[in-house]
Amino acid sequence: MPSSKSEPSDPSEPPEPSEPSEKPDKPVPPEAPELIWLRPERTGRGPRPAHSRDSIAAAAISIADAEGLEAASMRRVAAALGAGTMSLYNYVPKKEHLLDLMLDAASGEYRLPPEPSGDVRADLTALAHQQLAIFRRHPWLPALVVARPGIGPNALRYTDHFLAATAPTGLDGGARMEAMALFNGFICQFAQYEQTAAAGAKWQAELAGYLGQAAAGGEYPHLAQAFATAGPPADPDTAFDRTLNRVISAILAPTSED
Amino acid sequence: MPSSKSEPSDPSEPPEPSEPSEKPDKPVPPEAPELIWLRPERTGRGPRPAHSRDSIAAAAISIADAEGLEAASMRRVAAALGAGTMSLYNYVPKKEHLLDLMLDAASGEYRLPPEPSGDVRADLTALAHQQLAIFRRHPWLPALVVARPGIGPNALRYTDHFLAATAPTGLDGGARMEAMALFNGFICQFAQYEQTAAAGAKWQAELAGYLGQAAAGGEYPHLAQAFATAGPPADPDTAFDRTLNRVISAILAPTSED
DNA sequence: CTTCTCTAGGTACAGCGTACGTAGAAGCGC
DNA sequence: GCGCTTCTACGTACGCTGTACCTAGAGAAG
Repeated sequence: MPSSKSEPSDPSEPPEPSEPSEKPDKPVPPEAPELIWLRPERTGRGPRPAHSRDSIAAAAISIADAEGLEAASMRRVAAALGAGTMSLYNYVPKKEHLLDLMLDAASGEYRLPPEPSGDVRADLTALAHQQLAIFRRHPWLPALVVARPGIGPNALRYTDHFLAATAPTGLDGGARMEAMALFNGFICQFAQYEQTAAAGAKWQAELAGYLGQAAAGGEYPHLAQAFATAGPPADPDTAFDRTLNRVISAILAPTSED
Repeated sequence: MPSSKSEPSDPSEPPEPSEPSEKPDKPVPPEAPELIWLRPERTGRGPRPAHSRDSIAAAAISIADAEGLEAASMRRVAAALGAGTMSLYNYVPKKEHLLDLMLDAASGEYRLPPEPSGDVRADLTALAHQQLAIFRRHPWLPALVVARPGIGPNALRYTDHFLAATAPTGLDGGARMEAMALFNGFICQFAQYEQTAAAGAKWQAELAGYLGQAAAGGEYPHLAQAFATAGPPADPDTAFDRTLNRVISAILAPTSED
């Protein structure tokens, strides 16, 4: 989100008190890191927290799984934990960070082998299947994955595994990161398409009707022809594997300058 | 959005009054279509509407461009049009539909040739560059594209063009639609990555610090190595073209069974 | 003209994220 | 031990959101 919310151009951070003992009347929380993974979960001073990041993420995830991402509000999550709403803000300074926690907790569901097999295509195929399964389990996840970078211990473990698995390609680090983005983008897109497709027969029927009428209208001739040419709807897993193979081939292709 | 908001399982549509003159005390709006493109913009009875879908979309887009997608609230858009908040609901029965309007209006920015050139790679490259330019102009767009199917006259024109441009591949309609999803998914992912990268030096610095410390920790060895192996950050357009070439190759590859 | 349908818009409500302030518990320096 | 500091817990309140519902009134159809 680059321009979103128009953050007041960073209020020119307070001039960094070089001598913290200089004036004790400014308690100075000078730079609480924006990234939640940079804040320690526990500082060791006051009473021990009643909840952990894991349990918070788990509560939020179970709400989102059951009722959708927008049901996982601060109030709902806090209530699920048996805490007051504002207590949650001791753990999660902003809602955004709750999403980060959820994202990373879900990324913890991967079962990654300690070392890749050396067969890039096989490793990536297995990884993609796991990812799709996780996305199907948590329909709100793809939207988060495309929206946020996804840092955090578990996401880094995934990244590390992907980099290891693609090491035999001989691509440099940057190219393999780009390949990962492509790989992820495809899987997210597929999972989200699958969701809207499953969203309801009524909507689906309306869509078909609209497309049919649009196609029949004479505009969109190639769309009409594609509908005519298309075979049976094809089972989702088959379609997934078909395009996945293309994606992996694209990653494996030497430089594809053609 | 499959489970989100738990729509009350479709209230089993009222039994379709076969004789509309039978009982005039039920004015019966029996099935207002959910899809906004299925509703006529103008029915021709009462006073003429003061606004058009185009002007509404334009107002919303200019707000979203300037202040982010979440600034384009019903109130803000209505105010920008000089209308009362609730008047907007005569044009756009739900906020969701406003997003559809914005999405399609933005899709109207493509300048598509009447016929593709026949050179698939060239046509797709040109299309991708246009798409990236549009995404850069409207930072909120990629999120909408991945989230919603994107039907609507202009989006269909895009789809039709893509299908026409990929006709020489010999792929059937379904496969070309999947190819389009892959193509779109990559471009959206790239545009969104680019945005978070541009989001601010502070955040970027924190991220680098965190990644560095994570890499140095000894976990994530491949990540650390990738950072070491990676060359200079590489200009975004170059990176885009590099992966775009891979994507196009994946689409062009005969069946990529390997 | 009457009638019906459409538009415009105000009011109101539930729910959201969260700023702020208070009360009390737990660790540290003396 | 004491007190200081820092943490946690949580209630209240504000401004914002989407939108259900209602009242007027404009204009086409009969």
